[in-house]
Amino acid sequence: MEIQRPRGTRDFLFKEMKERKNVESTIRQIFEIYGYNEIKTPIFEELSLFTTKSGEGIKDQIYHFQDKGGRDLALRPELTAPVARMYIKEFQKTPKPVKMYYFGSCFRYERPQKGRWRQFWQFGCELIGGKSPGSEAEIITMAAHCLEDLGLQNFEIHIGNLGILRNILNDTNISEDLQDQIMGIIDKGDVKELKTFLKDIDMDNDSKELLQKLIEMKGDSSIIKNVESIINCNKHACNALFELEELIKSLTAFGFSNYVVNLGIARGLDYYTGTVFEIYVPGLGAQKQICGGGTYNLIELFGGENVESTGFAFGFDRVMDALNKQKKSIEIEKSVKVFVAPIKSDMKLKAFEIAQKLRKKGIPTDVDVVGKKLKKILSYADSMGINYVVLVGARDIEKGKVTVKNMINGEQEIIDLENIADSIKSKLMN
RNA sequence: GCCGGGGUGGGGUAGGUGGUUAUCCUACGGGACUGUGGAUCCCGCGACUCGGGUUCGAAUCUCGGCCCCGGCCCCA
Repeated sequence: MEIQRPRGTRDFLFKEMKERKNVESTIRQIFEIYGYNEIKTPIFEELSLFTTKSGEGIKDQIYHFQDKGGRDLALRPELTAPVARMYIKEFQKTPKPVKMYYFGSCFRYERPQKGRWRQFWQFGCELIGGKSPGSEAEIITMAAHCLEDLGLQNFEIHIGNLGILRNILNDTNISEDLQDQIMGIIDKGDVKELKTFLKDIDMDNDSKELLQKLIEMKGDSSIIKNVESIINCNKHACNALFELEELIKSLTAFGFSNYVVNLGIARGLDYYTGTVFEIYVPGLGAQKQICGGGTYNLIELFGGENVESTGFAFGFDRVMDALNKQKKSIEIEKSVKVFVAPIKSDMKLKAFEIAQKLRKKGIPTDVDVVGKKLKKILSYADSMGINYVVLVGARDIEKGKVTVKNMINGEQEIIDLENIADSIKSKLMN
């Protein structure tokens, strides 16, 4: 019986793996340019780390188990909680802000569909202990920088601030439960549903109207002025709006302007405190969101000091989907460029010798180790995209020479064995 | 968790009113050729997703599982 791959998981073959590595290293480079350092946390954690953050209900959506010592453990479904946990133990007494990034796989027990897997990768960062419009602006700019360098087209960065909605809702004296429900509807962006929902709720009409207007507030920075005039009755909401204004000034200074102000972003989670942002790529269906982030207070929830953290995470697999959809192919380099082939089997050992000489000089080289015939070797080299084949034959070797065949145009050249590495290196340069 | 469409050699297809499945390309193995041979030609290899049911007989009909694709719910 054939053993299958677990549901919702993937094998990555050579080509795909190279593309993923390319994208990974691009993002990594940008993060480091902005002063972030990489960290890595375990694949599994105590189950309570995640239930504390997201509630007992989360158990339905994660892989959890007991180990042989009876500990309740879980495969991590995300990375912000592990990072917060690590911060409390390792970084509380480190000069602030602490800037870190991570890349790793996470696991969720959900029904797989397009852009959603049971094992998936997140590439994210945190700036801990330095909440300010400036750090938020820097982080958003960095996210955009990554996507630009990857050559992604048409991505939309939506920026909002939860403080505005939260404060308006707080002033209406409705229950927290109701507030959460309303936030959920607003996050969906469903104007009609919001209208119907508000109808049956005991709330003053001014606030109802305000909420309905805000959900549709979307556009460039000029809409802030409009919002200001709408909410002038609410002091706390105005403070949040001021934060947003400051953020936009900083973004301008960082030279980033390609954003959408969107006050309908709600990211229903309690621990988000102010600025939130999401990045969408049109054409990816229901999974169009490739990145989410904002400022939140998670550290205190886990028993640390009251320190706020700003961060975001790319859904790495969705970034790959978006790139693949837009580009015909992501540039990848063939790793092996030279193949050493004995013309007859009597030259087999000589071929090993020559191949190793090239490898020691840093030239990516393959050699026939299985005893294939020349015809097969050439065909194999051709299919592998090899640039040059070194033909090792007794006649040439007697004179201290080998034949180098250019696989693209078929031209051949007899060169000295003595300085073969240099000759091939200079050929590869051209 | 819910709804719909699927699963045929390693990859790509046809067949579907039950009766030895088949085909082309490709991949793989072997051969002709053996110091210019990446070509060509020949030979070979290899599959009906799994399990139960109906039947003399199931790739085909039926039920269930697994997996894939799309959508809903959800998305920390």
